[in-house]
This record gives sequence, C-alpha cells and structure tokens, in this order.
Amino acid sequence: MASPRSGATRPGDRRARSRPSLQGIADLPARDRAYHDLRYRILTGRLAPGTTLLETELAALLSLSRTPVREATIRLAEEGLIAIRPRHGITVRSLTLNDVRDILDVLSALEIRAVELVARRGLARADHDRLLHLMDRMERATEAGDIAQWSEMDDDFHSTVAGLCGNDRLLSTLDEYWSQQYRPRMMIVPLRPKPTQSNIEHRRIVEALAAGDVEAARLAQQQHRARADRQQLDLLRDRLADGADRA
Amino acid sequence: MASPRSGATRPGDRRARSRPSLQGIADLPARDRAYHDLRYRILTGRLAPGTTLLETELAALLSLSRTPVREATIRLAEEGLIAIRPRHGITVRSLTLNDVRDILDVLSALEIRAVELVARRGLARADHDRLLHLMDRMERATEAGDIAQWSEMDDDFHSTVAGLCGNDRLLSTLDEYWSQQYRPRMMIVPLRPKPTQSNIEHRRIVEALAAGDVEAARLAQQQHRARADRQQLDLLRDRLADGADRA
DNA sequence: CCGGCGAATAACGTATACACTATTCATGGC
DNA sequence: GCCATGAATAGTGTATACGTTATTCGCCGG
Repeated sequence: MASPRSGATRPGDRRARSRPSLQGIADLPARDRAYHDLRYRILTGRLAPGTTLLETELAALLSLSRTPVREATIRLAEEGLIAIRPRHGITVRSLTLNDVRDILDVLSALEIRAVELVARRGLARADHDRLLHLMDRMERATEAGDIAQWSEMDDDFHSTVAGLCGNDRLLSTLDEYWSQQYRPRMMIVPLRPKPTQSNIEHRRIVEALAAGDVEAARLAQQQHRARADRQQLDLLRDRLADGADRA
Repeated sequence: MASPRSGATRPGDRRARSRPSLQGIADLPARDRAYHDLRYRILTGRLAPGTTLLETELAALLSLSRTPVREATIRLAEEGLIAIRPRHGITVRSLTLNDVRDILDVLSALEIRAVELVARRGLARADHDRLLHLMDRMERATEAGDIAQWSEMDDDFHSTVAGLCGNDRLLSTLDEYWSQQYRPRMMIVPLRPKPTQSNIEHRRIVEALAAGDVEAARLAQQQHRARADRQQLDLLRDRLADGADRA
C-alpha cells in the first residue's frame, strides 16, 4: 500500500478492508509474516478472543525468535487487535458492545469522509459500472436469501467506494478500524434479515456519487451507516445476550 | 491514556492534541523514552524534515541500543512522522501540500464526529464554563493581536471539546493525525490574520453543544473546519512558495 | 485458617552478536 | 569515457544472551 505506514500491509493492495488472507506474504520479512499470520489467525477466529500467550509461546507458535514477534505484536496492539500486558501475556482483545460502538463511530466517520471525497473527485465510468454490477449481484443474492455472500459483496462495495477517495492515509486508518470490527461483524451474519434497505441505500449513494453531489452523498452514506450500525449493534446485543458479554 | 494502544503515550493524559512535551517520561521504558524523545524532536523541529539517520546513529543519539530505538521508530513510522527505508536510513517525513490536505481531511472528519458525540452526551456545567472562559481569553488575545497565544488556546479549545467525546479510540487516532499536522500548523502561525471568524464559529459550536443539538453541532464544526482548513492550506501554499515545496 | 513476608523463578526489556544482502566502489572491458 | 560486473562493506533483520523485576509460591506467624 502506498500509505504512510512502513510495514507492508499487502503488496499492491490499494483497497481498504482487505479480507483476511495470507496470499503473497511468503517472502516478506519475518516481522511482517508474523504480523500477517497473527492478524489472520485473530480475524478468522483461529486465535479466539481472550486467548493469552506469552512472547515465548507466540515465538514458538510461529517458529521465530522473540524479536520479530515483538515487533509484530507492538503493531497489532497499536491497531487494537491485541493487548500486551507485560508478564501477564499477550491477549487477543475481546470487545464489549461499547467497544464495537466506539469502533463503528470512528469507522463511519471515516467512511462518510471517504464518500464525500469520491463525490468531489467524480466517478469514472468504469468504476460506476463496477458498482452498478456489484449492486445487481447484491440484489440477486438478497432475493436468493444468500446473506453470507451478500455480506461479502457489501464489504466489497464499501471497500471499492472508499478505495476511490484518493487519500491513502484515510484508507489506512479505515482498514485499521475495519479490522477491529471484522469479527463482531462476522458473528452476526447468520442473524441478519434480508438487507433490502441497504440495497436501496447503496443505490442512493452511488447516484449521488455519479452526480458528483457531495452533500447528497454525505447524507446518503451517513444515513446508511447510522441505520446499518444501529442494526449491527442490536443484532450483536441479541447475540451476546446468550453467552458471554464480549465478542 | 486508557486507549486501545499499548505503548503508554503520556501517563494520565486523557486529551488528544498533547502539546509536544517530555514531562514525566523519565522512568518509562527505554522504548517509550525513545518514542517520546524522537516525537518531541520532530514536532519541535529539532529534527528537521528530511533529516536522515541510520538506526545505529539514532541509537547513539539517544544513548540506547538498536532494539528499543527500532521499536520506537516502527511506531513513529506507523504514525506517519518518519519513513523507514532499509539501508537508506530513517527520514523525518516532510509533507507536501497534498499530504497536509489529506491529513486535514481525516482530522476534520474525526473532529466532526467527536463534536457530534459531545453534543449527544451533553455538556456538563463545569465543561461549559471552561469553554466559555477559554473563548473569552481567545477573544482578548485576538484583540491584543497575540496570534501565537490564540493559536495555543485554539488547540486547547478543540482538544478540550474532543476530550469530552467519550471515545478513547477516536481520541487516539485524532492525536495521531494532530501530530502529523502540527509542524505545518506551527509554520503558518506568523502569517495568520486576526481569527475573528474562528472566534465567532467557536461560539456557535459551543452553543450547539450546550443545547445538545447534534445536527447543529455537526454543521457548525464542519463549517468551521472547512473554512479553517482552507485558510491553513492557503497560508501554507504562500509559505511554501518562497522556499522548498515541502514542509 | 488466613494473611503477609520473602525467596525462587520466569518473563520481559535491552543489549549484543551474527549472518545476509543491498549498495557502493573499483576495476576492467567495450 | 562510460557502462557493466564483481568484490568489499556496512546496515539491517533476526537470534540470542543477560540482567532486572514482577509475580508466584511457600513458609511462618498471627
């Protein structure tokens, strides 16, 4: 990513919301392999929230020495995925409902700004077509009741839009917060009702973008996120009601 | 900071926009001392933009071994203050006008969200009084033509407001971006005209906060930042016109 | 039986050592 | 004279070693 950050995130990836993956990290330095490997395990639940490991144990797990593992964990801690408590271990952070709310509050603010920037820059024909195509597919998935696939495409949609904003720092921070809400977001996929409202709102957003109407785009995105975030928090509350109070 | 980040930023500091300082870092671990020391030197210009040093040289400069210095530089690179180019050195980042624009675009989006949150939470009497007091002093400084002091209080004002938002992650990210624009902001202080318009806008913001009017607060903050950022970029462009094209 | 004090231990923070590789400089060929 | 090729070099990435200190466990006293 041509971002201000140093450590390569994923080579040649210009989009926020990179779905967890280990593609193409084989020849990266050990520190970056450790970072991506751990991030992947955390986001996919292979390292469950609450899991606590010592530096030495993590190093053994990854077959590395403590040095690159330390550097990776510092980065992951900065990004909010783990908590480092010296002599108590490195813990995969679990999130309370309030944590998720805070994360979404930042995420949505950033995404709104991204959409404003896209509207200001204008939408190229190819990008517009791509979004229209995506929305068609999302609507078909909705009718077919395939919420899981819809959810993936929803990520893709917002990621694609944000990716057009032209502000790498914004994308970088967006990606950081997106990572933080990835697990809770996945948790509630099976609970989602048919996202007909989201589909409508997506159309409104793209229309505003195509028209280059910054204010309309801001409003559409803001309302979309406000409603979607409220729904996500509600579903998460239900989900957390049976079980622990953390995700 | 009771933030998601691991490395102590400044012990017991609950505000964003911590003015560069080395208070109370004496007994922190070497890695954190290195981080704060370098950050301080960069923000205050003691390490000028473009300065390039090798890991070994930095370690010697700080009288530490490479390990804690490396960990500090990784963090500073993540925060956008330095660029690490292996075998070419660690360079204090200099910013183009476009960089500053990108930074301000993120910063203002975050600050707008912070203000919305404050409005939603409501303004305690003590905080309201404090802001009123600050605004009085800023207006007196304006009349007295003491722009430098006004600028400091302006930081204080926005920092205080943001600090009331109740979202530590937001504050953390806000602080990161605030650091990035600190130097360019300082550069143009001597060029600023009397900030009478800002003073008026501050009153509007606080009124909306006191009324708990989220939408009015958002609008007031948005307009304030849009105008102030535009002014800052204009002044910076002038400033950069005579000299290099980077800050 | 519980609580506090102290020694043992082990985890971490930092320093250092080592090996790899990118860069540079010099030499030789074109 | 310039470019390319190779060896020298030095900076970094990683491993490891070491010292400090927080935590834990056991023992003793209350």
